[in-house]
Amino acid sequence: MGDTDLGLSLSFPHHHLRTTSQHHHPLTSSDRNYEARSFLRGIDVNRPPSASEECEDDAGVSSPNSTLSTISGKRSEREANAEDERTSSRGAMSDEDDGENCRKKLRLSKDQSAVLEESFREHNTLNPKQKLALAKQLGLRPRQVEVWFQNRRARTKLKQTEVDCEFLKRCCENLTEENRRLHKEVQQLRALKLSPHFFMHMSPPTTLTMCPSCEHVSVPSTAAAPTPRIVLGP
DNA sequence: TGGACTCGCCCGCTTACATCA
DNA sequence: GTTGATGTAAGCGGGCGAGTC
Repeated sequence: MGDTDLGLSLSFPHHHLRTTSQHHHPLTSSDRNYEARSFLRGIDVNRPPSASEECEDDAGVSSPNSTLSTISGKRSEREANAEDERTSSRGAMSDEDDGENCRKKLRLSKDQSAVLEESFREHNTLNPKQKLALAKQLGLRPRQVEVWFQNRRARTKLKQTEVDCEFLKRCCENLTEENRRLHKEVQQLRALKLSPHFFMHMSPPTTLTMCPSCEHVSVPSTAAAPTPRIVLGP
């Protein structure tokens, strides 16, 4: 893990805080700290979302009447999500999470993963309906299902890249070997050419002729077929 | 009809955390 | 118990297509 960017990214997204505070909640410094902590601490991926969360996550985000619509769409979506997260996080501050730790219980359960895997095998992208259904089935937020599919696609692509890379590596090795073999063959032919027995073992001149100047071997000019050439290059 | 804007989705990169050797 | 490697959930920025005005 690189530590070089730590100055830019602490344990919570600054952009969310900055933009949301600008556009929605003019928070004091301590307010922002509280928001930042609760934003991370309260998230429990295994906590089944409330019905309102399920709706808000997808449908509520892009309300055309929202003041967020004045911002870029992408940003408004994320900020709304973040706001949603913070709001629900505060509400979800349970006893077990009531500590200084944040982002606990990050892992999905085996059952959840299995269902997601099965769904991914059927189709590696989800339409909104499928996403909502899957989220409801698994007791996750739609955003979590979406993220899981994104990460899963990325893993698949990475694996495929590794496989392709291995294949190309083997191709390269084979070509190198073939190249070495051909070079060796050329050397043998050159040595044969220089030997006095070379012309004695040649076929009669009626089938093949070699131009003494350009070292091309060709069939007689009367033949209709294209002239095969053996070039003994440098 | 073309351009500006918004929205939703995706991808690539990155970080934080969990788990394991 | 500590540590480094690895896996993975999630955040962020940016690109792109579709819809709307």
